[in-house]
Amino acid sequence: MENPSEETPPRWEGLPSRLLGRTADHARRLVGEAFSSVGARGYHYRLLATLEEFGPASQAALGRRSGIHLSDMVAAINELTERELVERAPDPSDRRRNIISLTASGRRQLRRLEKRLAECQDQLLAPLSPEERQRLVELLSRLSDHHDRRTGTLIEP
Amino acid sequence: MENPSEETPPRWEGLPSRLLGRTADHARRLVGEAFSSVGARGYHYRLLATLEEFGPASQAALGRRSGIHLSDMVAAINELTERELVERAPDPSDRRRNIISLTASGRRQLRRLEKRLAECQDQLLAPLSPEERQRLVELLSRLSDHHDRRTGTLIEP
DNA sequence: ACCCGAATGTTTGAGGCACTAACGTTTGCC
DNA sequence: GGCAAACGTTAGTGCCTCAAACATTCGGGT
Repeated sequence: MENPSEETPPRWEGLPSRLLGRTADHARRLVGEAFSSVGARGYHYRLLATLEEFGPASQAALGRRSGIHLSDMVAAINELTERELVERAPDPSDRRRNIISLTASGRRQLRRLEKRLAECQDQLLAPLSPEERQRLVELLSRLSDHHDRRTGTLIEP
Repeated sequence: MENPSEETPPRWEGLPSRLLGRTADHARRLVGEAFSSVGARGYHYRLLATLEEFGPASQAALGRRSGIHLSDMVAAINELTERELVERAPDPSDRRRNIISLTASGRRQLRRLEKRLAECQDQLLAPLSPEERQRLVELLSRLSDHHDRRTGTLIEP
């Protein structure tokens, strides 16, 4: 959205959904650029971080934990194995499964991404005071949680 | 992101950029469903609303005002003309231009979309009190503006 | 011991939004 | 008159999310 700004912005720019979208796009761009400067993208960070936090896991489990669709796991894991940030090994006790685990350079890459990501948070929230940042996070958490509950976990018989 | 929720969420879910992304995705989904139930999508609403607010305009001007990339105008306008919500007429005084204008049913569709959109804002902000909603909007506006200024309007010689 | 349902990994495809690059036409200004 | 700029158009990329179909494998119940 590289709007060369001409005249006054339309009314609908003030709608919460729109503000949320615009701000999220800014954040996505910041993070996207930071990640792509080291050959990564959002999914890569999520997977590496989830692997480090929970340890090796099957692709399906990893996908559930990191909120990535099963269909997108294959490509993402392929990209990570190409870069040797992750290893894909068959599970001897269950031949359906691949066990994904972090490599040493995967862990190093994760450190890099975390660093870049932290810098992004600061750029993103630059205009806000510490208290304001905290309040924003709190409000967003409430919204996010609320809508998670009414979509995510609905596994009825 | 239809995460069937398994175990505890990863740490990175609490990062501002991520919360923003998740919440924006929820909002996008809400609005997307509301719009698609009447055969529209985000670009359509933006264009119709901008047309009503500023009047007929060329595709380029319309694109700048609505924040839609020139390259995406063609398809979007095509979709709107197919549905007869908009008219594309050559500008007699400048043969490069098409003048886009709202039709009567375009205006009716806009009313529908606005109604649905308002309902979405309410669902989106459901867990927040009126004061909290206002504070959220204020914080997001500050962030959005700040990042607009440092990307959007940089047209140097 | 067997069968059937469930889980797993995979491929293919889709959609929305944003953006880049290239091209031919037309304008407007110098 | 010539040249830069604007306009519309096409084609293609990227990211993130999701749906549908498939073959393999596991596991629980009978």
